[in-house]
Amino acid sequence: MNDAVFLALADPTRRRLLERLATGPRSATGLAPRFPLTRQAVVKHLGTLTDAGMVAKHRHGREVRYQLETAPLGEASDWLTTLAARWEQRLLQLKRYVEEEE
Amino acid sequence: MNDAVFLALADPTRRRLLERLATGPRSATGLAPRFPLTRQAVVKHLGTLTDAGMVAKHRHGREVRYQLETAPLGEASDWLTTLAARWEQRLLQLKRYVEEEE
DNA sequence: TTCATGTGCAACTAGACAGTTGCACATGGG
DNA sequence: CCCATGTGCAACTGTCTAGTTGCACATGAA
Repeated sequence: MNDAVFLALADPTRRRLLERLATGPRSATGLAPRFPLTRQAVVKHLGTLTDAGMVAKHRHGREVRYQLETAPLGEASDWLTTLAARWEQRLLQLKRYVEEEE
Repeated sequence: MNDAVFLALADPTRRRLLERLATGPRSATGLAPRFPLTRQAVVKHLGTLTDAGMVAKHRHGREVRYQLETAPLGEASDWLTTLAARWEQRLLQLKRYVEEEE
């Protein structure tokens, strides 16, 4: 699994940014007032999200709009469910084994 | 969403620990040799995983076995898919709107 | 062209975190 | 009982990262 994705998701501010972007593309300057941060800090967070492939930059006149990219989210989600599934299946086999013994 | 879960998932070593634990419960001492780390470092990682509720400790004689707990994994996965779904739906509505214009 | 608005880059600081070492405590088998 | 094995706690270090400030550059409208 891609390190950058989970690393980017670790920060609560970045997760809030993703939630905000899920409602539509925004510029860093447009995003910043909603957060107790400087624009620069927001830009940095958007940078790491971009590097992780979860956000795409699109120049629009003199402003840059950041747009959500869902592919990495899906991959991360898959990794989690697969992991859980492996363990659940093992539990199931164990249960079957125990029942067989009786 | 619970901060601790995504924070715990951010570290690649911890993700590898989870993968290992998905194949069955292990003790810290049993886990350590598979990693380029001291037992103490592994214990620390297991500690943060435990705090995040992704792992449960069970004393077994004189050793402590760590067991995978899937609930937080499911919640994290849900958060991701919901986020992606919101954005996808917005795209869909936008597409419909454009098609209506024609 | 001129100015307001938006963006980009760089240096600096404080705090968090991974990993280590060292040692003390607990427990089960011979 | 005695010792090997496993665990728990604490202090210390280096590194990474979030956030800030300050300033320079770009661009669109009047």
